[in-house]
Amino acid sequence: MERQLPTALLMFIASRYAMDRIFGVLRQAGLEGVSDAQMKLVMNIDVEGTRLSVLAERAQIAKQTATALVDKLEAAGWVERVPDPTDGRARLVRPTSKAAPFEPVAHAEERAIEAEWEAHLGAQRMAELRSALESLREITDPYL
Amino acid sequence: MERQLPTALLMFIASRYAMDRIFGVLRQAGLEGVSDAQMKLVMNIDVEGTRLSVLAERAQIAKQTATALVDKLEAAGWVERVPDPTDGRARLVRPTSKAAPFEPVAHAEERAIEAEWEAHLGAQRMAELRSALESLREITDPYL
DNA sequence: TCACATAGTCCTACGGTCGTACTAATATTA
DNA sequence: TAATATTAGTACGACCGTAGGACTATGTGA
Repeated sequence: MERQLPTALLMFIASRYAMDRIFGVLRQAGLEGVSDAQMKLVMNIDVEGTRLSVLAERAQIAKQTATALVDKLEAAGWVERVPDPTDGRARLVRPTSKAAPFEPVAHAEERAIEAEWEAHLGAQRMAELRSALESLREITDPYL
Repeated sequence: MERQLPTALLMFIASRYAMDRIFGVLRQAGLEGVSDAQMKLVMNIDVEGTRLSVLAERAQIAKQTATALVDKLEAAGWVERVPDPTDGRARLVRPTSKAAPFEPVAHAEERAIEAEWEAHLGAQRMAELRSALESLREITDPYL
């Protein structure tokens, strides 16, 4: 008999599974040398580019940490820093054309996982799960 | 309008929130000098003690990493290593009496979070959420 | 103008992580 | 029983992630 796990831990288990799978297919697709921390940061970049401080906030890490991660990603050619036209102090971190092919790969795996979960739970329970999680986000997401 | 976040990311957000809160109250209660990584490891220790390799597997880290974390926890007096009576090679990692008072603190906060979530969602949706997560665990938990 | 806030970086220190290699104890099998 | 393989845990070393403090450059507002 299994002990009753906290709801938050159950969420953690499932989310870790999904991230491991997505990072796995990205590496198989050729994204080698990119660490998990770097991937998590990249996931927060918008297509038009995102400021470093915003990335740091979204990933819940210090600006210095984000700087270090972006340094490595930039050296490897996955992202580039361009001036922010709206603020001379800021720069936008943007994925390069070298990184572009991996975005659909990540999204496809993401959809595949959701499809498997829906197949396991049924459409109705999956929809309720999503709805409940979105509702919980209102009281748990620090950027909302 | 917010972009549609993946289900797994929604889970990650909520679970991170819960962990941050639990670790926060533990530190306020006097658990200082214990890092997040150390806390995550301690959370996996059973009351009667747990083998290091089991801890490593549960936390999804290498044995050497677990050794290093337990070393620090032991040096600080939070856990102790005792021989495993059933296997001369193994040792059981066990919380010390110094650590005991913090267990109820963690559980109380855990219950408080779940109560808040239930208040936000309603009893029925919360129950459905738990049920769906437990079901997903069957296909996402590497130790099940 | 001048004080202040903000974006990002540099330097430095430390903790977490794991590959490789090892010892000690147990399990297996000839 | 003796030889072999497996397993639990550790030691060492290299690297990454992380953040505190201090700094430069730019923007903001009285």
